[in-house]
Amino acid sequence: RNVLKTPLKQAATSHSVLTEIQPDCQPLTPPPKPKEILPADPWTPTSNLKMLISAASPEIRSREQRRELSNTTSEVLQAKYCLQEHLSGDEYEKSQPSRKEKSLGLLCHKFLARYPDYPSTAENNYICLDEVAEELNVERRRIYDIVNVLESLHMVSRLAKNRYAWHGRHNLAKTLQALKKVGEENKYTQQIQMIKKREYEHEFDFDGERNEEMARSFGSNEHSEMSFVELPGMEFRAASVNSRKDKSLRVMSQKFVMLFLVSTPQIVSLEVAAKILIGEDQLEDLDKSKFKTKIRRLYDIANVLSSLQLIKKVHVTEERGRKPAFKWTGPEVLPNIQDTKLETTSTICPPTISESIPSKEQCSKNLFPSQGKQNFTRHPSLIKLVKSIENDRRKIQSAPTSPVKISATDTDQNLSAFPSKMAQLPVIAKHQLEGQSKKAKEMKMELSSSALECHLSSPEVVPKPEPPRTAAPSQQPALTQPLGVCPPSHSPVSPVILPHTHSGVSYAIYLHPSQAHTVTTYSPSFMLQPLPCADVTGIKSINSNILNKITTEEGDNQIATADPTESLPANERPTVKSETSSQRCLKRSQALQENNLIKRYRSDEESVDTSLTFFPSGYLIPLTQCTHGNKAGFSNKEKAGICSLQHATYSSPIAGVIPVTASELKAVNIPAFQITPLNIMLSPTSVAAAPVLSNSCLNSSNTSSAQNPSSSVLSFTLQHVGLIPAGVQVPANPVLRHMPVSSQPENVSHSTENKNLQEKVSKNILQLLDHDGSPSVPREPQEPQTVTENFFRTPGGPNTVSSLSASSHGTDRISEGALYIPQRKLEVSED
DNA sequence: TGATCCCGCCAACGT
DNA sequence: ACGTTGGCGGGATCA
Repeated sequence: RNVLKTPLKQAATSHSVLTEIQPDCQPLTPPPKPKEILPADPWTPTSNLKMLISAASPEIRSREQRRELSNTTSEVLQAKYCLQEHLSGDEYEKSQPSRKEKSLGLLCHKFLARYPDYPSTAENNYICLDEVAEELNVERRRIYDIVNVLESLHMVSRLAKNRYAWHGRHNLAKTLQALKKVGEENKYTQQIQMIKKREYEHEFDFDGERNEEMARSFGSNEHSEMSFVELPGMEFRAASVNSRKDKSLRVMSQKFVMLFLVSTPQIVSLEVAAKILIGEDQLEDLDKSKFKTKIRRLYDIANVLSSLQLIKKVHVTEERGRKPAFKWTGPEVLPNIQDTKLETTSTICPPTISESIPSKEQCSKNLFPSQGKQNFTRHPSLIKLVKSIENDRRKIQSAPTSPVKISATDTDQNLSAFPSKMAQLPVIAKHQLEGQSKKAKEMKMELSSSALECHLSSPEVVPKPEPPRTAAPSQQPALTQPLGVCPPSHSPVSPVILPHTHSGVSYAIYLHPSQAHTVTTYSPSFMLQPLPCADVTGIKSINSNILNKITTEEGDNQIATADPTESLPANERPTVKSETSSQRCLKRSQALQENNLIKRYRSDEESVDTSLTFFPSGYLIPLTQCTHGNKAGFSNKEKAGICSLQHATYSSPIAGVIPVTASELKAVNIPAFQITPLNIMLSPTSVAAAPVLSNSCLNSSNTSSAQNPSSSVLSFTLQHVGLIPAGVQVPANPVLRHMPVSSQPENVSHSTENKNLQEKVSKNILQLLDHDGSPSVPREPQEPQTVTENFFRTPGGPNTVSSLSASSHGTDRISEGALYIPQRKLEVSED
């Protein structure tokens, strides 16, 4: 509305640049904030183009960003200006914000860049929509698009009016798991088959039979459209949102994701997706317009998912021609096992609410009407309850209306603000690492270095003993604070912190070496290969036809990077450690601080979600350790370091991370098709059966790669428990390691599973420990945890937990028992 | 052209 | 009544 986009953009650009880049400079955001039309990117026009072109290449972007960030604000600004002004004419044209520059995907990237993948604690990470919109120079409407899909993944949750909480990827695994399950329940696989079949046979003609088939396939859920899938912990939050008929985006996004998770070659064409999504709502009437609209939405969603690097655009070539499709590049999702979920669940849920929360299973079931049940998310009563809770929470928090953003005053805001700017560096680094991490070691190196720099630079920030965030609305410097460098000593404030605490970090390190191999091994390039996918599903031939060629648009440029040779696990490993030691301190200290902050928060606030720490892995860990969990600031460094060694280390630096890594790698690199079958076979059952489990080492045996995680996990756990000193790592059985069990890609899958198992086990252990309620443990006894545990029990196989708890008493034995038992649970619990 | 998908109207909701 | 959310689809861009 303001003006013509084109003409204005220049100004906008420059302006935006200012905004984004210079945190300090911005004394105040001018209240009137004229939103400039164009979203100016911090990047140079040139870079923009490049970026745009290689839509996905996060590296570049990150690099750019990094660079810019590193640069003095002034410099950057100047540069921008120069560019802008000089470019006045033709040159500028090119740089002009083309449509692409306004793309949702790009916007989403920017958005994501502001927040850490694994925020230390939810507290800091508040998102003020207005703020974000302003800073990114976009209309709020667009932010909604992003947030909505993020919400569908539980990466954010709505807190209040203009407010969202950023969870990052902590819940991602669980969410995906849940989604997968639901998808399976809905028989999405079959639906997909049907549609494909139909397509092949002919275009959409309405064969009565076809339709019937379709109907049948849909049959179970029929008109049912599942409502928003919630995670146990997340529910309430969602509740607030739930009010409105969450129709599309949110739900649609989930469904879309489900399709990926369910389908064997994890590739979904827009067409199919659209049809299925439509189909659910109303069988048939492929209204053209409707279809079109659906596809539009799917693009929106896909863009965001792409930014999250969960999917990637590809083309499926058939007889007819090539159709746009997307390939899942996100983490592998384990075969759904309820057990897992249960465990997971505990982790997720915010303590407060947890009690009211039905078991996670129930939730999922209720949520998903897959079986033709109703589809309401939760009982109204619950909702009310939730709402009330939320309200309280909100009260506590600020209830600012949208326009608020201006003042840095607000603690929350500060917090939120902080991440965006200060945190960016790390974030960026993270991104790079995560995405196709391998790209260049160089990059990693750079990142790491940059990260270091960041820390160094940041020192200004003094870790003052912060008053509870509420109390201290330090207005000005607020931005900086969050990063606050940690005093070398453990956090002064929180007594809670354990000395070992840092151990978490070390764990991560330990793990890497072994994993490095694994990581190294995989090469992303595979994607390129046109693989005829074998359909696991019933319908055979058809599929093969359908998915003849799969071409990656981008061609995974980065892939080349991944040379197995490059990564030298052995060499690097030591390096890492060494570096770690020095850095570690910092990190730790930081972490500690963060903890403190968090704790304070909690105390201040209601302690709501904060208290729980979530690890990607799903480990339930005492706050102390939680510290590590946040990759946010410093962790990145670690990552960077690690990454250099191994290609991708995504998740948290901690032990929990490790397993994830393996899986993720797998997911990314290996063509899904191949992997899938194996996984299935291996899945929980087999595991359970295996006696191996009792032994931590044994687990690894199955998978070559797997071992590491297991051992690491074990050590991690033990350490936490206090059974073993922090530095010590439980040795993985070397012999087993070497076991050449599977040399092929399958390994990966195995590893994944193992990983999962291990995770579970570890979780169990942790839980057990918790259960014994060893107050002795330094960790804080936080309510949340407690709640969690309870929660845990309830939902989960009732037996399982109890059994565990019973056994849990002798530390050592317990651990063993835990290992063992849990497995069983898995089996049993699984329906 | 078809594939993408930006833009923003305007209705559903919340307060 | 007004602000927040966000469905929806025209039509501009891109390839």
